[in-house]
Amino acid sequence: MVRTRMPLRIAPEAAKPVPAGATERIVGSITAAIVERRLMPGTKLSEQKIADIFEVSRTLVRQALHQLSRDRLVTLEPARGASVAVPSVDEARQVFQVRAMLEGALARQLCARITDSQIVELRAHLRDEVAALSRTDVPGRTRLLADFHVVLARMLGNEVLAQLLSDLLSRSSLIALMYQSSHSAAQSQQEHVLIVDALEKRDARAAARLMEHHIFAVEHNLRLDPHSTDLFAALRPRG
Amino acid sequence: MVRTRMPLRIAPEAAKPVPAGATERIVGSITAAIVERRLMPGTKLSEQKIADIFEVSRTLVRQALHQLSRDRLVTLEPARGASVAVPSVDEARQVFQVRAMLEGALARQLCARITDSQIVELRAHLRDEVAALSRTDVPGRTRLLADFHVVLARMLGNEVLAQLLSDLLSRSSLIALMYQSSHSAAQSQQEHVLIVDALEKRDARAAARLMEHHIFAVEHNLRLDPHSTDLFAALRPRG
DNA sequence: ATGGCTTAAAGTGTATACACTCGCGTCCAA
DNA sequence: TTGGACGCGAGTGTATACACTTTAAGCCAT
Repeated sequence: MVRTRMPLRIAPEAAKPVPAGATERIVGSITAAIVERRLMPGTKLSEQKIADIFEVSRTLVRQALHQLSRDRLVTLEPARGASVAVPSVDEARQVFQVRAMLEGALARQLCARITDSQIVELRAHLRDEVAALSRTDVPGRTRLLADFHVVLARMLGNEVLAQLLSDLLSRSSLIALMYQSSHSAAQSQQEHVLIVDALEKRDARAAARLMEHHIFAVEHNLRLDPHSTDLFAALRPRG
Repeated sequence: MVRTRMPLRIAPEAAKPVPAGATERIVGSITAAIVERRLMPGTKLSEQKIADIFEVSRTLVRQALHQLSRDRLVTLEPARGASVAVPSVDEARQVFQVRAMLEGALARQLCARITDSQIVELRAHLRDEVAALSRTDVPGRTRLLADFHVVLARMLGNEVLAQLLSDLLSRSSLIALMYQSSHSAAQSQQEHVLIVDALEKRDARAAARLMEHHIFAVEHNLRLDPHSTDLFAALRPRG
């Protein structure tokens, strides 16, 4: 691609959320595409094609793909290139186990320090979830249901935890779409309500228990039995 | 650097532990250098200098530095390059809080499923720790004391957890050396013994409590009071 | 027809070249 | 002497070039 360089803005950042690094933009776009089910697991991600789409060189695309591989959203095979990750059943179980451990503790700790205004904020979030459900806005509801967990982490004032959880939730989304969760979004939303109720009552034990149940409910509604898995792995087409 | 290409082995991998990716080798070396205190926080990491040292191009060095920045071991400032991370006090507290949450749950779960042979394995690890202590082998003992926690994660059979914990431990090492922990290695080792004792008795409550206390003990022995911190940040020389 | 060898096309891995920014020293003017 | 503008050097950001590997198609021999 031979094109004259853009004026390269010196002006302060525009209103856009991510005008910053070009690499970040690519990472964000691909992440969104995966989580919103526009890129199925196993899909090959050719560097040149992506470079053409974003109108950048392969260099930036490579950087983006490497970052994504650290998030385990894409798999990098030496000399074979990148493809959307195909999480194994074991990995799925492990991710949910870690989430249960982390978020159970999160719920417990949060009871001790959550403020009334934060409860109000959570109620607002729950309303947004319901709205997205009624609009059958699939990408939006997926994002909101995941954000609920990140919001809780932020309320602990722990950015490290929020970041960690954010990564785990991306992986969870990928797993959920791979193994066709039968756990309806509506059920998730109702479980979120119960969790907030417990938080409001500052009932640490109940909050932790509900959170762990919520996560296990999602996990147990995945089709993680060996049979379907083997079929999927065996028959998965390369393209 | 202009040098003729090496024959580029086609033969199977040699005995070396990491002949794989050249990038991985650089990441590993820099990580080790940071954790073993040969690179102090704030040290500038010039791409060209590193490239010369490893005899590769800047391309690979850049990849390595990007990976390291995701582990939060190095900081990347736009157009300013990379430097060894200088974790803030807040970040330090958050890392230890997350570790307490994660490892408390880990200890609890482990009590339910740990086998006798795993206990034996842990005892062996404890012996190695003692040996490193008596030899005053600083890098070795640092690594072993951290590995203890990763070994526990592996015993749960959860590679995701082990990986997460491994990252957090690297960051902990950096924090510990920055804020000059007065928590002696010997004390850590003794606390490890207590934890294994509790695991052997399958006393989940005690194991979790001891683990959380162990982590908080390390944290509280850091010089995290605002005074010394401000001084450090303010006076930190650039070189 | 089929299996294996040859070879071309496509794509990844690494290095290098070029464009741009930042920091610092220098020089001039007040 | 001091403040500021200029310019140079060092170093990062991105693109492109080249080397190597894989994949797959084509061809020949069986």
